[in-house]
Amino acid sequence: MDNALKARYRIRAGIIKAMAHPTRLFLVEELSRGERCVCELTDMVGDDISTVSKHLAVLKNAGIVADDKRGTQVFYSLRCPCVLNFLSCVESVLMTNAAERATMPV
Amino acid sequence: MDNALKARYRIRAGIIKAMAHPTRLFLVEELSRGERCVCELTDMVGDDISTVSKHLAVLKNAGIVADDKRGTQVFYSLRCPCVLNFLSCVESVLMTNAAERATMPV
DNA sequence: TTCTTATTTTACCAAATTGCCAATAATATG
DNA sequence: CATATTATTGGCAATTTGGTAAAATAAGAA
Repeated sequence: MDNALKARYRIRAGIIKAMAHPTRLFLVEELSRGERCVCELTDMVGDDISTVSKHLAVLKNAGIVADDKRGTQVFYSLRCPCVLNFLSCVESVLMTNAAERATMPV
Repeated sequence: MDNALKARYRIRAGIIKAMAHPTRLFLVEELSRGERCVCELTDMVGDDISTVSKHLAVLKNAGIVADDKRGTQVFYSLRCPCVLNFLSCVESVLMTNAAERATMPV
């Protein structure tokens, strides 16, 4: 694979990687229901606010979410609704896995 | 977030994580065109065969690909064609990013 | 200005990931 | 059987990631 092609895949993998964490996946799913401020998200996640803030920064850096500061609060929102397709595909992989396991020979 | 919910997100993130690597993303895309043996994939990737084999094991473990040994060769194939939706969504995130950058103030 | 709330950044450590080499396993062929 | 081919596994060093506490920033209120 030549370098230009490698770089292409590196960039794309970076976007996927941004979602490849339980907390960030939760954040994406929650934001798919509408914008939320960091403190709301922090309450839901239950981790330290600095941890949640970092996860949001990762998502923002990948271009998956947008932020909007209003007063002392920062509101995050999904920038590309299509990321939910990721989740529905993940569900089909899980269902395929479950089906396979059910018919597995002992 | 309670533990059961956390576990749910961990499992789902695991599937996404399996694709969150440049080489593995390439492998998924290549396999979307049909089954390939490890040596073919190794030639295309250009890394050591042990490295490629390990990447394929990660994808298999997540349930994204299936393997089929025939003689001395092992053929891998995509198990859920929907993973290609991931890729098209990644493209729209990239396009949104590019559009944003183009209209960004200096 | 000083205080308070909301968020981000920095510094640090533990844990996980990557990729290569060497060793091993499985199968085919002479 | 000996040997070659294909692939997987184990071990290891280098790098990256994840999470927290503490410090820094930003905005509004008193």
